[in-house]
Amino acid sequence: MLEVAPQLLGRYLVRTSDEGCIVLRLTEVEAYAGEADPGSHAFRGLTRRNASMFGPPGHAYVYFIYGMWFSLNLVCGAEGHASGVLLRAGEVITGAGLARARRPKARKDAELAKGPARLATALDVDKSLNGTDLCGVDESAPLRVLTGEPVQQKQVRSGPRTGVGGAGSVHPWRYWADGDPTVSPYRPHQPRRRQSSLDSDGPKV
DNA sequence: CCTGCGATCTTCT
DNA sequence: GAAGATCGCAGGA
Repeated sequence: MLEVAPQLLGRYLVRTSDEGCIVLRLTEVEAYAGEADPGSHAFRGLTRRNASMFGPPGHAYVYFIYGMWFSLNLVCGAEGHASGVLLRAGEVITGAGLARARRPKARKDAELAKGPARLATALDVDKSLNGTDLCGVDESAPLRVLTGEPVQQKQVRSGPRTGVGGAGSVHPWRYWADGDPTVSPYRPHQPRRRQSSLDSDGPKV
């Protein structure tokens, strides 16, 4: 949540699988503050998809979005409170070769995990990791959050959350490391255009 | 460099 | 039926 989110910048996210190991230094995160936050998946209460957000802190909330992509959150609220931090971007410290094999279209190493879905793709994060403990005692867990070299407070910038509109956009709950090339570009909220002309006057023949 | 748009799961109306 | 915590491609400058 809000106290925790900026402190995650600079921490290491370690993904271990039989393919190898990737260490990611977090450079961009977004806080989601539970049932009272209109931008949060938990705003309308518990569903099957967001259930792990209501679980114990330190665990993963992985969700599927836009029919194609996964995104990874760290649950931060006490059990039942549904707060979380979306891990949006990071710098690949080790394992760039493996990350590139999973993201062959990245033009530069800085793009390997530049954005939530890219981060999940580079680290091979999918729903099988939903609800798993990222901070527990099991050091062999496939996904872990570890203490790294923290980003200095004065290097932390904040602003509105990406793609969050309406009442949820008033809070500057996106945090990033100033000047870091792995931070994703900011995109304001834009409702998708209606596809009206296709079926407005009957089925096509 | 930039802009527009298609991909199609999950949830809510 | 519609929108969403997005990305990559096509096309133009």
